[in-house]
Amino acid sequence: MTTATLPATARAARWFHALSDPTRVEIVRMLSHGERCVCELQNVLGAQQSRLSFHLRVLKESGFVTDRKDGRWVHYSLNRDALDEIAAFAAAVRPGKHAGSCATACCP
Amino acid sequence: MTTATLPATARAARWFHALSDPTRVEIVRMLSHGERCVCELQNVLGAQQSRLSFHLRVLKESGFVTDRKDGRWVHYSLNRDALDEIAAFAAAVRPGKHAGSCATACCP
DNA sequence: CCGACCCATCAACGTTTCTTGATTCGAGGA
DNA sequence: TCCTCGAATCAAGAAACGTTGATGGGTCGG
Repeated sequence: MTTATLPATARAARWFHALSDPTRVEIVRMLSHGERCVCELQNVLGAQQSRLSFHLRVLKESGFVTDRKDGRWVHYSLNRDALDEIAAFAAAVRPGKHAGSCATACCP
Repeated sequence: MTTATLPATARAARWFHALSDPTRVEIVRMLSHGERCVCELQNVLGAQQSRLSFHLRVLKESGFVTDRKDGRWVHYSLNRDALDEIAAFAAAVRPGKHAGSCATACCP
């Protein structure tokens, strides 16, 4: 929600920050296989419950994952739109297309 | 160099960490237009010289930029391989392809 | 040689982030 | 109802991060 009104560069920084931690990268990797509940992540990653909860919140607030309540379990899954936006950023800043334009040379 | 021997997930986390700061995202944006020296970045971004030096070092150590000395100037440019690797990561973890496999269900 | 210039590095400081353990909350089962 | 279980939240501490100002090291022009 808050991300909607942020300038593009701050939004991008937020996305990348969400993936800047090894634990969160692992979570994303696991979720790429499908939905997982916290206890599954806990078993596989060997991490404390409250630690995972912290990282899942970061991922959720940045829009990378969504949660679904089912009884006393909460299942997390990846939001592919966020991944697409990251790929789009990488493609947009990839040099080649508009190289040479926007020159602001101060040094010869 | 150090990144070469790191496990894949730690490497990915490093890449994303490098882009987790708005200033660094701006730098990458500028460099996507071509080579820039520090003084140009300084003028456009309105940042202190030592601040830029710090961020450029982070980008350089993570493999996103390379530097080229030319007299007393140092020109920075983007390394497109790093951007490609990021895009590859986003594509690899994108759910759909291998969804359903690797199930480790602990909850019904 | 001397000064000006571009850039990297350093120490110091405040801020943010991450981890840990304890507590709390809600949903079920006995 | 009471107890258990999955998960979120909180407080406290350690560690990493980013900014600032000062210093140092090359490189060029005079």
